[in-house]
Amino acid sequence: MKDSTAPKTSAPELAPWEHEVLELFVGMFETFGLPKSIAMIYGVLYCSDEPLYQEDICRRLEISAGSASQGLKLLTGLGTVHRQSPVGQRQSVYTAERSMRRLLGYFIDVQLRPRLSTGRERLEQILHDIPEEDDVARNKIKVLLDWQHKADRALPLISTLFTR
Amino acid sequence: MKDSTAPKTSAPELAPWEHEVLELFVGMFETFGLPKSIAMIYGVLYCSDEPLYQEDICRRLEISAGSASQGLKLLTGLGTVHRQSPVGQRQSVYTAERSMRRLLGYFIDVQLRPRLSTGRERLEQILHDIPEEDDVARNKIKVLLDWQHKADRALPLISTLFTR
DNA sequence: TTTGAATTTCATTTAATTTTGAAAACATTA
DNA sequence: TAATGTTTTCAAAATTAAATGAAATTCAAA
Repeated sequence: MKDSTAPKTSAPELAPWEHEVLELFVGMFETFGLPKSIAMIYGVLYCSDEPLYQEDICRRLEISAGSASQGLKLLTGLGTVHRQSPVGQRQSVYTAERSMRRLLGYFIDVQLRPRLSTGRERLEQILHDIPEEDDVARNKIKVLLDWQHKADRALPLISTLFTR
Repeated sequence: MKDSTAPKTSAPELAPWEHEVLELFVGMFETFGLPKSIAMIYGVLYCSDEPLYQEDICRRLEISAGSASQGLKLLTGLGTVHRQSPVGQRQSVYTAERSMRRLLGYFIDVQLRPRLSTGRERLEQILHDIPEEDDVARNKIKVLLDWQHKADRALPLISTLFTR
C-alpha cells in the first residue's frame, strides 16, 4: 500500500489515536447537526502538528477533492478552521482553530438563536390573533413564550462557560 | 371536505394558530435531533384541550397509523407524552407533558451526556497510549479533556434553568 | 371462544441528505 | 500566453433516515 519513493507532501497515515479523536469529533459535530466529513476534516486538522494542504486532507481521510473543498469552505466560514495563503507557495494551508468558542458559537448562533428569536415574534403574533376569551389557548402560548425566554437567558450562560 | 354527520370522535381540523405552534415545535425538535412527525405529534397534543386518541392524531396530522404508533411510543418513552388507559374505554388517550423538563432531559441525557462520558473514557485511554515524549499529541488530548470537563459542568446548569 | 376495532411491527417505499466525480474556473510559472 | 496543477462548482449517484401500508398481534366485548 505504501509507496516508498519520496512523497511530494508529507501525508503520514493517521495514527490510531488520531482515528479515535476523529470518531470523537464525529459524535460531537453530529450533536451540532454537522455531517461526518466536516467533523473529520476538522479532526484531522486538530490532530495535525502542522498546517495541511487540502490535498493532504483528501489523502488522509480518503475523501474527494469536492468534499474537502466544500467542507473547508464551511469550516472556514464558521471560523473553526483558518486558511493561510503563504507567499511564494501555490497551495493554501489550513489550521484548526483550537478554542471551542467558534464551534459553540455556530451551534448557538446558527442552530439555536434563530429558532428562538423567530419563535418569539411568531408567538407574540399568535397570541395577538387568539381571541381574548380563549384562555386555554392563550395560556398555552404564554407557556411557550416562557420557555423561549428561559432558553434565551441560558445561552449567554453557556457561552461564558466555554470562552473563559 | 367535512362530513356533517355526527363524528364518532371529536377531531376538529387544526386552527391556524395550531399550525404555527406545530411549526415551532418542528424547529425545536429538529435541534434535538428528532424528526418532524414526532414534533408534530407532540405539538398537536400540546395544543389540544383534551387528551387525544391515536386515531385523532392520525386524522389531524394526516399521518399513517404506523407513524403515530411509533411516534407515540418514542414520546411516551421520553416522558414527554403520557398515555392513559381509562377503565371502560377501549382506546388509550394521550396527553402532552407540559413542562419542558423531559424534553430537555432527553437532549441532555440521550444526546449529550453519553457522548461526553464515553468521550472521557476514550480520551483517557488515548492519553495513556501516547508515548510520554509526544508532548504535542498529549497536549491536544488534554485540551479535549478540558472541553469535555467544561461541557460536563455546563449541563446541570442548563437543567436547573429549566426545571425551576 | 369468536369477532372486530385498534394498535404494533417491520419490510418496502419515499424523501432528504451527503458524497462523489467530472467539467469549469483559477492561479502560478515557464 | 500556454502549460500545468489546484480548487471550486454542481448535477448525479450513493447513502441514510423517515413514513407508509399491509400483515400480524392485541384486547375488549359479544
